[in-house]
Amino acid sequence: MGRNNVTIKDIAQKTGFSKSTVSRALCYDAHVSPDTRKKILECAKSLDFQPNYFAKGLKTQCSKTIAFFVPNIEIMIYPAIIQAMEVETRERGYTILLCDIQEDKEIAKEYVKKLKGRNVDGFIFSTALLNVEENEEILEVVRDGIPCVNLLRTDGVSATSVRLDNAKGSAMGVEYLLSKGKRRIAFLQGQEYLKLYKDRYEGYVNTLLKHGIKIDPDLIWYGYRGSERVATKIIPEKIKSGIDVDALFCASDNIAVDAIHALNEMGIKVPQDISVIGYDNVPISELFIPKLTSIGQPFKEMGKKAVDVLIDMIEGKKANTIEDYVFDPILMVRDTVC
Amino acid sequence: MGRNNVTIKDIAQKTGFSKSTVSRALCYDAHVSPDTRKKILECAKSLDFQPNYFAKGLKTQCSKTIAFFVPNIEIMIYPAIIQAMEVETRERGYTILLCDIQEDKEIAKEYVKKLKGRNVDGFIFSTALLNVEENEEILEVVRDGIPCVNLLRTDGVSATSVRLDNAKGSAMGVEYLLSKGKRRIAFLQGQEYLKLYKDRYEGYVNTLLKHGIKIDPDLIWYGYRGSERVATKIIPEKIKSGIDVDALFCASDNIAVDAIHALNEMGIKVPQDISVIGYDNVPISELFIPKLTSIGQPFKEMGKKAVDVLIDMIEGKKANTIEDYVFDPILMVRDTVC
DNA sequence: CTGAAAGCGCTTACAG
DNA sequence: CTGAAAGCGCTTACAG
Repeated sequence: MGRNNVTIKDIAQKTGFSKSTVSRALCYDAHVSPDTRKKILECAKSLDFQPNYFAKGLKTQCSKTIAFFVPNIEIMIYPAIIQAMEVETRERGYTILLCDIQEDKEIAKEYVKKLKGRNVDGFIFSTALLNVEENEEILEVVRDGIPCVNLLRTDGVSATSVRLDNAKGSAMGVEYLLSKGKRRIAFLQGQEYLKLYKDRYEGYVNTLLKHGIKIDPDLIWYGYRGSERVATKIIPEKIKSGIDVDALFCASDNIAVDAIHALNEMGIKVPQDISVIGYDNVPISELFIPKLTSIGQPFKEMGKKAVDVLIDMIEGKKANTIEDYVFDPILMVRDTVC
Repeated sequence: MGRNNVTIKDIAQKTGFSKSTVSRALCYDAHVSPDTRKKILECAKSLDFQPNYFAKGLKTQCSKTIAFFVPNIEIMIYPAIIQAMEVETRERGYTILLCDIQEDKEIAKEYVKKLKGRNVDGFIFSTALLNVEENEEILEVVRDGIPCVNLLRTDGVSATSVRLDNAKGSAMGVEYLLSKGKRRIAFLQGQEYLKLYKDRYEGYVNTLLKHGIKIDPDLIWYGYRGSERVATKIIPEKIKSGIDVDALFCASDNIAVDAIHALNEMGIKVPQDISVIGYDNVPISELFIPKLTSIGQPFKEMGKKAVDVLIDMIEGKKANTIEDYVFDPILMVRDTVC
């Protein structure tokens, strides 16, 4: 039986140096002769020495751990992000702790408390709601002066953001639909408590106005009521009411999938009768039949960026000020627009 | 600025007791009077005391942390499992560390080394390959006597398993197809290096034999070659070669999705011309059009079970012996079989 | 039931 | 460049 219990004391005895010198050699402290260092490193290697995490943490008060708060890991955008974050975190010598808060602020607050007790070095949140005051878990971390980044979901003010240019994505989608001759483009809005949907909506409005098309209130629909998915109910109602529509701009792929199911039910063909465009480019958009045209986010790069910015802040390479890192959306042309 | 730096020393000073007594009171040690305990707990609460994780770990050598190794978090079965595991882990007072090894044994071994240095209390692996000798990361943990569970992917011998009765799932699928009058059921095999696919294949074979149907080698196809998805290539080849087939039993939903795309391309209707059944019941099977008939796994219960068994082992409530916890599959009848 | 003291395995001023 | 010593914040035998 045996975890590895080699300590610096063992190395000190084997090499004849003091624990102090061994510690300095292993931490690449400058004040140790090359010869001494070499002997100590060799000995450490031969004994398969692993420094005791707790002892180190107790002295330094650094855990080399960061936390990532996701609203719900079953949301299909997160796995790719998590993977990219994990690779980057590992390469920079840290460990990432995944916290699924299940859209519940109480769980988030509980986690923050627990993790502060573990001296987590920094936090990445993807849990910010539109109203800052509701983001208690983030505000608490910021108040404590612990480095912190908002990824994707942000309120724009509590901390540094790493996010998509959501309005631009809507502009790209609407421009594309216009280029295909669509003029009656309904907008299916997402959860209203998220800023990114506000931005997507504004992008839709401004792009139409820019092209001299008036906003028709009859074409502003909702894919969600609160956190409930309602597109499959709303769409038949709207269409049966006789509203003229030739395209659906959905604020998320979830809504687009619901929309296509609803249209299918009604015998309306996508894209021949009505074009549909989604947002986020989740993995299923490529597997879906017909393959879903969507506005993509560079998830992997954004995840990597969030980790890099955070660790730079932790290590003092970046000031702990509030920045806004904005990424460009990508139009994924597939089969639901014609 | 300030993380919470309240220590037992502060509580000792405020209450007038010694650090020893404070520690005993907080740890619910028996030998402390109710009155003393009450005062100490109140004081701790008023100061929002959080015990220092490192100091505690340094003494106890327990981290209250377990690790979960996933082959690749982008595989769509994992988010639901992770969520269930996380809830259970949290409720039992532990933290879970997610390790995405990206199907790379080197990353797995690196992680094990790192996590042993962090005194992780136990491991849950979903990374076991069919051949035990290849599961070095698991064997190392077992050799060290650290509690360990194999979830879903198991080799059946290295450690306790929490898994599906994969053969039974195949039996259910094949029985269902037979009940619908199908007699030419092709089997599309998954990654051959995973035991669960071996079991699924055997379930298919045995069920046909049980019904007096001979196994036709012409109907044993492959959805994967190594780790490469080849169903979209294989299926047209097989069908164009004139093999008579009325149903595809796919060893995973991934394969089923590929299969339906391939059949679509060829103008073959599902389920009217050929029925298709998948395995795993991943989230997209319900979103897909047509909705995919599949063999489901009780992922949430299995995740919870793996955590419970592991923590019981860690806490000495269960012996560290090799057990086999087997869960029943569920036939999800949807729209791809008629 | 309570306290003084040792010790877990590191790091880091302080000397030399 | 190297060593002796203190200390991080807990827990836990050992006394009383």
